[in-house]
This record gives sequence, C-alpha cells and structure tokens, in this order.
Amino acid sequence: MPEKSYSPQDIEVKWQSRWDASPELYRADTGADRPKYYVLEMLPYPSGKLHMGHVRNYSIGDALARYMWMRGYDVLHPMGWDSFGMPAENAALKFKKPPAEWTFSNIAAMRSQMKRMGFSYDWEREIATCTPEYYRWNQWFFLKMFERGLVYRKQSKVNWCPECATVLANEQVVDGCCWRHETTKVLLKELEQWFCKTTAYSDELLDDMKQIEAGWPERVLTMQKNWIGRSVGSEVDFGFGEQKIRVFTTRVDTIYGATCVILAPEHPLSASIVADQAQLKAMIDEQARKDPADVEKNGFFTGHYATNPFSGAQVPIWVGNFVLMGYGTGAIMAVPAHDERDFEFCTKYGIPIRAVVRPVDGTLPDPVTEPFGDYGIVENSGEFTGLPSAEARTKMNAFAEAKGFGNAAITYRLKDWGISRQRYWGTPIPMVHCPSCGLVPVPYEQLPVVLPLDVDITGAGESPLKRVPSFVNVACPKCGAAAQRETDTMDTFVDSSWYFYRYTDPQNTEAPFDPAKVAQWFPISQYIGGVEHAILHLIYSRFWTKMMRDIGLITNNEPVRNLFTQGMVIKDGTKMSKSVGNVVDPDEMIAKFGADTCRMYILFAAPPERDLDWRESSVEGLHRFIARVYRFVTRNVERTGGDVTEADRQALRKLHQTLAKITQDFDSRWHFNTSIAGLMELTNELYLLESTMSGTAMQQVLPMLVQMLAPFAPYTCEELWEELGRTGPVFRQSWPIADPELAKEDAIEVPVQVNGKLRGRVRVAIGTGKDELERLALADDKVTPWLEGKQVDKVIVVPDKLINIVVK
RNA sequence: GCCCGGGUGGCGAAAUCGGCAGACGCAACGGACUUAAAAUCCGUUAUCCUCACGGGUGUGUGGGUUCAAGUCCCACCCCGGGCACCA
Repeated sequence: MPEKSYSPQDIEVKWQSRWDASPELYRADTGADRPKYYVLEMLPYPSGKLHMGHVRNYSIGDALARYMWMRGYDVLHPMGWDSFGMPAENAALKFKKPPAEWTFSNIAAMRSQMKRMGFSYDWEREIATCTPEYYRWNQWFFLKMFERGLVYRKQSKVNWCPECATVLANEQVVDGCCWRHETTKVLLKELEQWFCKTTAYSDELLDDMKQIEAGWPERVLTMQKNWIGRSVGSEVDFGFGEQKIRVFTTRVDTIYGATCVILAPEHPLSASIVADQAQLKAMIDEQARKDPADVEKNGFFTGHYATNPFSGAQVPIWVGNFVLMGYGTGAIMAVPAHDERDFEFCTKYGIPIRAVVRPVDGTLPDPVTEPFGDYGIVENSGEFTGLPSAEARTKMNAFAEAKGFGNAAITYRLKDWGISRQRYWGTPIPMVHCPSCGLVPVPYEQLPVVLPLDVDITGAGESPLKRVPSFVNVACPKCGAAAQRETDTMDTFVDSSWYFYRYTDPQNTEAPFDPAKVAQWFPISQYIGGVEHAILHLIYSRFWTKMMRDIGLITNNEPVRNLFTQGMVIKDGTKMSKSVGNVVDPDEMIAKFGADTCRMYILFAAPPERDLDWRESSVEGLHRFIARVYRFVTRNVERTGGDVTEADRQALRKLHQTLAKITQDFDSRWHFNTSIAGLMELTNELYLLESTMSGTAMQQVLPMLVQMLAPFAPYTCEELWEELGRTGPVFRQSWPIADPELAKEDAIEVPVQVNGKLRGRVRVAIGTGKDELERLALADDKVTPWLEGKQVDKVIVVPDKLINIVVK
C-alpha cells in the first residue's frame, strides 16, 4: 500500500466529530470494577481564549488520563469553568453586554477550543460555577458554616483595592498591592465583612501536611507552612498602672533583658497614652503608604513606663513603626541583646542593652556589639539564672501562669479568610438583615438566592446589587417584616474550594454531592496546575475539605493526594502574557500544524515541571516527526509474513526498550520530553531497518508504536489504529507490556579507560565476567600503547559498564 | 537577608544509582532524488591542534573527596521563583 501524506486538519476534524458523537468514550464510572483514578487539571477562568499555559496544563493531564485508561483504570477526567469574577463585570462595562452573556459565550468558545485540542474530558460532568445549580451549594455551605460559627461578620480593617472596588483576602495582597492589579496599592478600609474561620483549622492544616507530603512538591508545602506561620511562645503582661500590656514572645527566656516595651502604632493603648497625636497619626499614615521593600525602623517614647513582671524593672513604653498590630498582641518587649530588630531599634535611640543569655561554651562581649539570638545559658535573670534557654522557657511559662501574669501561647500568621466582595458577579451571600431580628440566615428551602441577571453595571460606587430593589427588599424569614438582603457576594475562591467534589455528582439537586460517590474517587489521585495557586486556592481547598468532613459530608482529610505543579510558558525571556505582547495563540498553532503537533511540542520542549521556552522553529520538528510516523505506518500496513531477519530482532529490541522507557516515564517523573525522544529514536531506527524487516515483525511493531504514541498524539493514533484495521479506540486498548528478553542487547561495547581517560572499547556479550573483561582490556590494541613502560597499579572493572586501568 | 529551583554545544535539552558528557529535536552544512526548487531520504555538526592517525581541553567560578565527578562535599558568582520587620 502506498504511503499516505499526513493531513492533520482532515484527521482531527474527522475524529473530533466521532468523539463528540460518542460521549461514552470518555465517561467515567463505567460500572466496571476497575480501579479508580481521578486526574484533575485546574479549571480555567473563562476569559474567552485558551492560552499556552492552559494548553500545557491540559496536555500533561490528558497524556496521563489516556495512559491511565490504557493501564486499565476507570479514569475520572472532568473539566469546568471558574466563571464568577471581576473580568465579566469589566467586560460588561466595556462592551455593554451582561456579565452572564459574556461569560457563557466565552465558555462556549473555550469549550470548543478544548475539544479541538482533543482533550479527553467527560463533558457530561462539566460545571460552571456561575450557575444557580452550582452556587446554591456555596450558599448551602455558607449556612452550614454559619450554624457552626465558621462564618461570622465582623467590623475590621480590610484590604481594599480601589481598582477592583472591593475588599481582598490577605492571600490576595501581594507586596502591598492587589494580586490582579500589581501596581495598585491596597488601602486599609474599615468595613463590616464576612469572614470564614480558617484559623479554626490552623493546626490541622499544618499538621496534616504529613499526610500529603509524599505527593506534594516540597516548595508548595513550605509556602503553606510559612503562610500559616505557627510560632510557639509565651504571652506576658507588663504592668502599666492598673492596666496591663500584653506582649507575645518566642523568647521568654530573655525577658530579664527587656529594656523597653514597643507598641504598634495602631495598638489601642497608643492612641490613649501618646501625647502628640499628630505624630502618631503621621506614623500610621506613613505605614499605610509604606513600600514594604525597606522601611527604616523608627519610633518615639510615649513618656510612660511599664513594669516587667519578672524583674520588676521599670521600662519605657515606645511606639514603633515595625511592630505589627496584626501579629501576636500588637505589642512587644524589646530585648536588644538577643534580637536583631530590637538591637537596631534600641541602638538607634540609645535604649540600654542588657545581656541575659550567654553561649553554652562562652561569654558575650561587654558591652554587646551585636545581638546574640541563639539559645544558650540564661544569666542575670534572678532565680532562672544558669538554666539552658529551653528549660528557662518552660519554667518561666509555669511561673507566669502561677502568678497570673502570663502563659505559654501559640500565635499564627494565618488570619481568617475575608470572603465578602462588594461586587455583582458572584455568589449572593444568603443572609437577610432584619431591623428587628438582626442577621437572619435564608432558610435552606429558599435556596438558591438567585443572582438577578438584569442589573445595570456602572462600575461606580458600591455593590451593584444594592441598587436592585427587587433583590434587596425581602420579607424577614423569621418575622416576616420588611428586611433587606445582604448584597455582598462571595470571593470566587469559595467556588474553586470544592468544585472537584461536585464533578463526582454534578447533577445532584438534593445535595452538593452524594458522599458515596465522593468516597469512590477521593482523594484526587493527581491534581495538576500552576504553582501560583500554592497558597490561595490550595489552602482554601484544604480548609474546605476539613470543614466538609466535620459536617459529616465526607470522610477524607485531604482533597489531593498528589499535586503536580507545571512550569510557566516563557517567550523572549518572560512569561507569556497579554500585557507583554508575547502570546502565541493556540488556534494559530492548530491551524498551521494541528492539535497533535501542538500538544507534542509542548510536552517535548521541556520536562513538565520546568519553565518552557517557546520556540516556533522547534514546533516544525514535531510536525515532521508525526508525519514520519504516519507515512511509515500507512505504507507498511499491508506487509505480512516473511522469515525472521536480523533486522526484525533489532527492531523488536528497540521497540521493547522504548516501551520500557516510556512506561517508566509515565510511572515516575513524567519526563515526556524523553519519552517522545525515545519514540523518535525508535522511528529513526525503523526507517533504517524498514526494507530488511519481515512483514511479520512489522505487524508486531506497528500497533505498539501507535499505542505508545497515542497519549501524546491521540488524533493521529486513532486514525492509524483504524488504518491498521483495528477496532475500538486506541486509548481503550491495554497498554503493552515490555518483554525484557526481547529488549535485551546481546553484545555491548564496554569503554576502557586508562587513568580515567577513554582509550578504547571492547565488544563483549552482555554479562561478561570481570576477569574476562580485564583480560580483554589489557590486550586491546588501542589500550596497550598507553600501558607501555608503565606499571599497572590496579584495574577497576564494572561489568557491562566500564573498565578503568590505573597505571603509574 | 532566608528558603527553594536552575546555570551543560549556535539554540531547546539528555545523562533517574558517581562509570563513554551532549541522547532527541531545532538551526547549519554536505550528499541523494529533481530540469529546478520545495518536500522527502541519507549523512556531518562541542571546541582547539593535526593533511591525516591521533591528541589536548570542556558541564557558572575556585578548591576538595574518588580509580572515576555534570552528578558527592566546602566556598563563591549569576539567573528565576517564594518568603521577608511574624517578635
């Protein structure tokens, strides 16, 4: 049969329409008792167009999903849309189109792009978070949490992005700026807000990392650990007349060296005791504008003194700009001899320095010239003198507790998650403000509180929902009196905190999901996405899981067993982004080369965890490779029979070596770049052997070649599978098993070194013994000249690997 | 400042356990096919010296361990990311 020329457009359109017509192909939970495998890629925001970051994310996941199908698993591989959020409102302003309309047309566009890429999603499980069928469960969870005190309302200083015109969670503030507007400074605004009590799970979020550390990148865990920021220490009250100033410290063993107390400028006591209020206000204002890069420490004396409860010493009370109100108690004791920051501050203002801890094996200079921050032996500390730091901490905590002026304490950097947003395009918070009953939850049977669709987006002022009387005005569910709905909507990270559970049971109208279905699939076998979600999405998701477990919905502790974070797509030295103008449109790639080429290029150019440098010229290489395979298979399809030849043995050897390699890549590191390189090597070798191979061998080689390539280039491989006269989709065939006997080399070249330098090679049967190898090496023509006049000191022989002759 | 990655040909990269550095691809060059070009197929391609045989050098820098180091150890430089007054 003559070869066919590779025409990706024809092939891909043909198979896409077949796949579309057969949703059962990708349907999970086939009822078969196959082991379950849940492969999940992070759902996109429907901006309207896939970018290369998505293509990379989904190509990795799809290769894995298809491979796992072939390995006999029942694979759940769903996709959905993180479809609430600001851009829809901005677009509404710009194009005068309702956010819903804009969003759904974007979803349609991106869905068809994904289909065009050939991703094997179970589209029957598709979800969009902006539909009432989905967000009603956000509301349901909100009510459940409200009942348990896990959501609450509180007046507080919150992060406000003027650009978004809404508040942000702490996690969404990056370097003092908005995570979506990197140059917009976040302001602090006093507002009444809804909070989710993430801190109720601080310890669990930290401690349960043990349960997932085997499957998560260390760097993500470290980031979460830092974010939670648990510090174990003590709280101690310094006396101040009738009042007390409570400080938090991790080094209570240094308390005899405390030479002043420093308050955060926002500390309530600051405002009440500072004489010069203008000075205080100036400091607070300066803090609000501060560029966190580096701010010089400064402060001023309040004119008041506090009493150290341990030593009885009177120490001055200062206000300092480096003391954070949001951490610990908002007040510190400064121990300049043993803390770098305190040292800097106290040196600047001439506050005394008193050393109270010495190194275990030495002394400190007097006066202290630099702070000594390590543990050591406590000195000059009354009855605690002579104790090692750790022991002193314990004893001092007990002492403080007994005397009633302090105790051991733990503080966290993690704060409760502010989930209120003064925006329209989000999940309405299901609460009613009644003038007589106060805050009243919407009864479950009235859910969902539907987001009205006929809303005028002006972009000005407060939440657009406030101006929709039909939404706002409501009868109080408790007393029936005229009341008003809450008009804040939920942070979109609420939507993505549990969406992967909904995939297991996406049509459920009675509950967010059937616990039995979740139990089948969870925890997620493999989650794949960008590292930028290391703390936001991934910490919220872990919190949500623990919350759902505690309300009895699920039994798993953690949502994700294995997490893979892929690298960024780089072009011209920076991340592909619209603002830099270096984006490559997947549609153009598809039009030019086809989806298979695009997918293979992105997997070939770099290992998945590393950043990928996009180079158009290399794309052609992958297109050439697929075409080469295509021609080879089509022109050899009908060759059969014939006697076994040496070429056959070589071809089968390479085939099974390649299969072993690819199987191993899938089962360990996912270095698909080397898997694809292996397929190229195999193909190159087959080209050389083609004319001398028998038809019999060809019939063994071709199907396996197609199967091995299928996870990477599904369209081409389905087409070739059909060309081969096989029935059924190629990715439902079982993955072939490499035969080590066939893969075995019968002869190898073992390099011979003299003093570590390569001087020759000996050709031997595999497994040749040490003595024989040594004999051959010492007799080799290429080697003997290097031994002349020298004395052979020793010979190192590593069978099948290398021989090194050491001479003097 | 601290914590993670990374630094290998003209380029993207490979070398999973300390054992032939540069697989595979791109680009370039040569050959075959062609009236010609494209496509395709077959080759060459780290670098320096040599007509060649062959040899020297070479994985950011400097040291070290080892028969043997891209790989391990120590010190440092550069690039990317994260954290950064967290008491």
